[in-house]
Amino acid sequence: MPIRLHDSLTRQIRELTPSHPDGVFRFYNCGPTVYAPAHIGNFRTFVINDVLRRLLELEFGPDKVKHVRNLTDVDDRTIAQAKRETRPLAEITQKWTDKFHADCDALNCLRPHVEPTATGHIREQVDMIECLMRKGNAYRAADGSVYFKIASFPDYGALSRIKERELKVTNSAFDSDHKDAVSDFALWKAWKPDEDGDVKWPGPDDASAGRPGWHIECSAMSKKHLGETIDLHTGGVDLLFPHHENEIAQSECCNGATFARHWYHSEHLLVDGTTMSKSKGNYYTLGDLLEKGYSPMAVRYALLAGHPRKQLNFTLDSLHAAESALATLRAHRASLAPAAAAHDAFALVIAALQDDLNTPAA
RNA sequence: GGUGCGGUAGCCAAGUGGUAAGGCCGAGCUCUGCAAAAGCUCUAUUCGGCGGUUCGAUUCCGCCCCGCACCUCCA
Repeated sequence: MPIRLHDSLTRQIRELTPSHPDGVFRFYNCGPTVYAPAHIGNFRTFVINDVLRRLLELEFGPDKVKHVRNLTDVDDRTIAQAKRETRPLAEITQKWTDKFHADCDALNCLRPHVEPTATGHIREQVDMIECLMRKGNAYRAADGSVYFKIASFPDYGALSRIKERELKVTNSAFDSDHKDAVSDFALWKAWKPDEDGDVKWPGPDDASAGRPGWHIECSAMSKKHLGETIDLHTGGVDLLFPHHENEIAQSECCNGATFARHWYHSEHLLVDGTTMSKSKGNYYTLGDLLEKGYSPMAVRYALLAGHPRKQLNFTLDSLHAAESALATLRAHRASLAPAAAAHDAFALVIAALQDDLNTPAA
């Protein structure tokens, strides 16, 4: 039975299929920015993607799925954090990468097959930016930065259905940048000594030294590890715009090929009915919950308790319920363990997952 | 303002054009017993509101109300 999954671009439930002649399903999942501990909202997305990855392997075969998830290890936030601690950027990002891995392991998430870093792919990103400049989709600004020219890509906005004039209305961040149009976004950011410290690389031809913009990293890394066209691209809903919209623009203009055949976005985890934030005091990390005595698998269970494309309200009560439910499930498993592996019930669980990743039913 | 996702029992949460899965909590019972655990049973005449289509709608259509999210670097 094929896997059917909602596609954010067409807004329809469609079957997942590999497109490459080798039969390997190419799966790209936007990863975390490593400057602080990931919170459980982040992990909801990663746990959902873990279920999806396991399901894909069941469908196509363990060696017929290539799962890539990046690590954003250079951007405004990582640089700011390094500056605050007055330590090298690499030290900060390594620390939080290790923490992220430990949390993923605790939550029983499989490691992706490739976990590329932005700093490890500067060359690829620069190549891509130069390609876009050659083709007229990008331009150098007065300060040496490079911007993507949205007007050069007529299909811009197809994923998020946003119109350019709407962007302009709400855009208030038009500061010292030297863009042609306010909605153009940065591909390469020129070095600013007082903000960036020693973080800089040689830029694209004709541009200043500096660092890549956020969006280009996923375009460059997915191209390197999965090719010009990938079968499935996933992430949280918040990435739909502008991140994924921009990825499409960059990749399709540079490669002249469809970027992703299928898009999937998981909804946010809410805490106490609203989105998580440090200022609201409703910000949980896995460590916070373990300190309260909850088990990692109960957290995983709680994160999967709602439909992935529906906002899920997380509370300590729900975690408590997860812990109890899990105990009951374990008791059942213990009572019928040996013979149950091939049981019909298991097939029902898989069927529910194949139907648009319906984890609650499963 | 624009764009999405939702509103189902005390709480969390599936689902279907033919009369509401499951989990948590709670209650009762059984068996142990100091207690706990475990097992069994019960817990929405009703699916945000109002119209419409229909033999029949929670499920389809329209309008309205409410919540949440995104709208330049947040999974």
